[in-house]
Amino acid sequence: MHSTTLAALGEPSRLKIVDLLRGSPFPVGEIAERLGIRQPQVSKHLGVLREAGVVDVEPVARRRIYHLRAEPFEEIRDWLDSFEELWQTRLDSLETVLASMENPTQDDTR
Amino acid sequence: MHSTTLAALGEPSRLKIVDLLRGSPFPVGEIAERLGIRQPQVSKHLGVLREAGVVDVEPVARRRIYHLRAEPFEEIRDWLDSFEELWQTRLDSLETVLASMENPTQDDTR
DNA sequence: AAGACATATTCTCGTCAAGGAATATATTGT
DNA sequence: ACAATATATTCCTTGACGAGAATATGTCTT
Repeated sequence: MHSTTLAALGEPSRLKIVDLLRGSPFPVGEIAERLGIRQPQVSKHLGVLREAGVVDVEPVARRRIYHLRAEPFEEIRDWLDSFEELWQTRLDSLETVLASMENPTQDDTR
Repeated sequence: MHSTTLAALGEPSRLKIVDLLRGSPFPVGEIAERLGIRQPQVSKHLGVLREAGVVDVEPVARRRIYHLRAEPFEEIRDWLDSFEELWQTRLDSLETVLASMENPTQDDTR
């Protein structure tokens, strides 16, 4: 899991853009209009998102339709999946770890 | 979905910390040691992660054991879930949208 | 209580990123 | 080709962030 993807999503305006594109692809102007962000900033944010592989462009007439790409989200999902196995283990492992945490010469009768 | 969580994870060192804690809780010093990051920076990063609700602390003796919290990850997962339904629809919806995208007076015989 | 150990905090500096405004660069439709 | 429209880019300023170094704040242990 690279931090680049998460960093791209970790900016309020960009997250809004992604949430908008979640519903349907949109051209730059309409994204700007719907979110109340000026067009240049939208272009910049889309640039970041594109470099991070989060979105892709499809030119249609004189506009550029931006849409989400599935890969980065699948990657995040896979990453999260590698956690899931551990949550149950974690619940008691925490106490286990707390107890066994390098208290070699110590006896717990405190 | 708030960008705060993603922003917290969108930093290389912090992501490494999270990946380490994925395996097991650890005290600050050991995190620093294992990742080769100086203790003060680790403390700072842990502070950010804690404020974002990604980790929590458990004082044990004179150290502070940091461990992951499940909630933020579940939140991300839920967010991703709201996408999944759309991926299949998206595949053809893209073309659909591209075609029907405000080309009212246009006929596609180009 | 003192000393040792673990962690947090402060300060400074350099860098990077974001917003605003203006402008450049297409690309289209007539 | 021209005017219009859509998007990208540049320049600037400002604020936030991260690393480094030094130091402060705890908190056991004896």
